[in-house]
Amino acid sequence: VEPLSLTPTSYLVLGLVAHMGPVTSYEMKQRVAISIGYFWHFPHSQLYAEPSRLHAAGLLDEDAEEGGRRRKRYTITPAGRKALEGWLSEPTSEHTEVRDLALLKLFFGAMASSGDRRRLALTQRAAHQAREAEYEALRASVVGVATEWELKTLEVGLRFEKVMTKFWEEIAEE
Amino acid sequence: VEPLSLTPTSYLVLGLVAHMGPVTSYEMKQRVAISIGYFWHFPHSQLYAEPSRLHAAGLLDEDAEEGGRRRKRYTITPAGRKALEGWLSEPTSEHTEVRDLALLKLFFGAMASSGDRRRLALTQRAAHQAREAEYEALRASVVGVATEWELKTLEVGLRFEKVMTKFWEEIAEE
DNA sequence: CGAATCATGTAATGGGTTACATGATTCA
DNA sequence: TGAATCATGTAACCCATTACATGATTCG
Repeated sequence: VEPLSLTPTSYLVLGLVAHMGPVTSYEMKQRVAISIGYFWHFPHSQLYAEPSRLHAAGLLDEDAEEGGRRRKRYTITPAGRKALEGWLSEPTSEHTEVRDLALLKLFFGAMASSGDRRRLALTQRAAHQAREAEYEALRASVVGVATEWELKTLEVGLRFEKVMTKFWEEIAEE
Repeated sequence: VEPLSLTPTSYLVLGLVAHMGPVTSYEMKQRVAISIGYFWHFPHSQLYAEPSRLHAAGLLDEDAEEGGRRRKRYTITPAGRKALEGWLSEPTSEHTEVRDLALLKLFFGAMASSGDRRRLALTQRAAHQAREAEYEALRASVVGVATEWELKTLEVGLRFEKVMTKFWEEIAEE
């Protein structure tokens, strides 16, 4: 049981295990894919690797299935719950990272042609609009299942996509 | 001159060198700190390491100062410019990553106390509001110096902060 | 002239990304 | 009963992050 510094991925896994009960990495992967993963991508390999680390640190219990797929199912330990609750109870003022390749390209827009910029803007407008539609569909499908707070998070996604769609539309018109 | 896969950091550096002319890592660091770095953080160590890689790849020229600080000044090569222009001319549909610890906490809000959520929301509202003010000040100070497209990028930041401020305010009221 | 801060890097560690790989299920 | 896809990982490499470190400047 070694101490370790907990990363955002750690807390994601801790939170998922605490919320979902005994789960496998695959189940976490699926959950992430239709929720937080939309705007913060976590590759599935991490959802396999991170629980191992947390288990080594004593924050998760690991229960390996005998026979068949021999998959591993994780449960949170009291120490894990304590770590999670401590983290949840402590507000962050850490700033949001918005990593967007398209914005980086626009930032250097002075070195691109106006045709390039226009194509970029059109592509982005379409992408953000499509994403917005996905969110609407997702919301309709999980309302009643998801927690109030999961829905709030989704709401942020929706508002963000609306803003971005509008922004790129303006750039395209220019 | 080895080939290598170019990361976002690579393009950031290529773009900065192309745009700023012969520059040192420190100068890039300063420029980043008051522009794109606000929403996509690039630690200064990368602005020292990445130019070396790009130089090894033949995309940048490196000119080491004799005596004094012996600092290195970088210039883009024709190959570098070609790589940059190719990248700029190709629209991305890659999706935006929004990495926000506070949203991750809210996502697991069902496991926090209402006091915790409220404190989180208040902290976030203040942080986003402050950031918005910084952007306003920044805009006032660079208008006329920055390119049109750099200002547009800043504009996205402003709109984003407005949305987030409003969002957390609603959560706090709840 | 000493202290603080600016300027300029390097070192080390590990998490994250990308690929690879293979055993179960499903389904046409 | 194959082929496709689902499910479940492991491997390897490297970038990114966090520290550490030290020579210039500035300034009280």
